[in-house]
Amino acid sequence: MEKFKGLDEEKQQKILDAALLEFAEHGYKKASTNRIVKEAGIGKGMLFYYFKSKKDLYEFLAEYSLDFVVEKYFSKIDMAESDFIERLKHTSQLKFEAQTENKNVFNFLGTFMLTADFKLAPHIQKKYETMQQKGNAMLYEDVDLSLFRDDVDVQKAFKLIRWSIEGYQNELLHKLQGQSMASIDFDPYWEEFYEYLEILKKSFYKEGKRDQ
Amino acid sequence: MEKFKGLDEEKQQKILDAALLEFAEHGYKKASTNRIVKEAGIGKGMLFYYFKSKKDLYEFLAEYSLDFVVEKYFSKIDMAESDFIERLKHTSQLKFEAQTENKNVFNFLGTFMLTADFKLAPHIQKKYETMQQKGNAMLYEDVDLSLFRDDVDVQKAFKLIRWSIEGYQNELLHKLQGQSMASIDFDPYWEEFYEYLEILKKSFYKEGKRDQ
DNA sequence: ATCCTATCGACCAGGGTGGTCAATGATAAT
DNA sequence: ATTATCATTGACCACCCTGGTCGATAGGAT
Repeated sequence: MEKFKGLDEEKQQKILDAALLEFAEHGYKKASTNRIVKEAGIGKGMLFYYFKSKKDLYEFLAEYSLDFVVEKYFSKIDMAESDFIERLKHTSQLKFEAQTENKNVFNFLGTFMLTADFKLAPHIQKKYETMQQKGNAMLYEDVDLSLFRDDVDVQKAFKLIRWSIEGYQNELLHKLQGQSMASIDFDPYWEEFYEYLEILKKSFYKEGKRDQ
Repeated sequence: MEKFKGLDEEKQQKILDAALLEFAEHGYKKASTNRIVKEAGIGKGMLFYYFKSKKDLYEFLAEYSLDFVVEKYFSKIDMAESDFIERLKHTSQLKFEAQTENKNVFNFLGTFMLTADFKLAPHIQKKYETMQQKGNAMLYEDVDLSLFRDDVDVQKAFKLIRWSIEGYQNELLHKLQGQSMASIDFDPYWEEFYEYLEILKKSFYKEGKRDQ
């Protein structure tokens, strides 16, 4: 594993990408080290020279991915923004940027824990749990509740707004499926997204508070 | 395949359940006929006595599932209900009932088409497409648009409401993961669901139209 | 010339694959 | 009682893929 970290950045990334993709698509058990080395363009032996086993590789990827998400996404969330929807708005942008920088990390983390049929090293397990916990807190902490209508349960409004945003993102993902990220002009989609956010404000915020 | 249809209902269902589950969990290619026969409690030979090949079995399941969903779900949707949210409400109940009757069909259809690495028989392909198309139309046709606020795009409101409902259902599914369906008292969850629907009405419908 | 390290891919035993088929049991027809 | 038909089984097949090993290299440094 120290051997792996001595590689040039580019080769490291190619191997990580291949492995993340393979695990994301097939889960831990059915992922194939043969496909990984082929995709990464290295000899079979090297993978087990860098990582002592498939499980070792998997745990390395887990820790790598968790660190990546914390550094490139979580740490950048602006907790000073007290408008819930505005916070989600710029959070979505951060997530998009992080995803553009390394798509596979997010795919991997999506299936991670669901497909690992062994117990992860405790420090990784813990890292994962605290990440989930903190991530949730960062969305809801210090939100200005006075913006919300008085006649709806704010906790429920939170959830409805999040589900709406996730729904939009999923639909967009599905619609753009197959196209290469680089070839897409995302501006119109961001515009559309903002329109949805405006509707959410109209719907869940007090009348007087709607336009800043 | 005519051989299969001559079986007693119970045995048929056991085989179908085993197969649907296996394909839903592993996709077409990585699904194992060995696991299917073990789960179904029949000898290996019988599966290929009833269905001439794995592919044959898969296509039978596809058609069976599509027919099931049409008969037990789509055909029961009440198009006379012009209140969009009310229609979604009773549609959710129908879907829940159909899912309770045969959970695996829905899981199978969720992965179906994504994992089949061959081209399906054209009549099945067509059946699938018309189902998707009709299913969508049945949600939006003859909806009373006058219920909605004038200051939001109704099409976008449709989508936000659907995403919200899907979000709730997904969260519930995730929360109840692992518990046996039969052991759960769903009444409180329906109550909670209705509360969310009331909030959606408050948010997306005109002031005057909110309560019945 | 001697080490050290990086790299490859043929190779391994083990396990799983979809599918077949001879054997057997069961049921009905003669 | 005998034969014919059908239902059912699981051992078996050739094949493929698995995670992991290891001897053979090559190249650079000493």
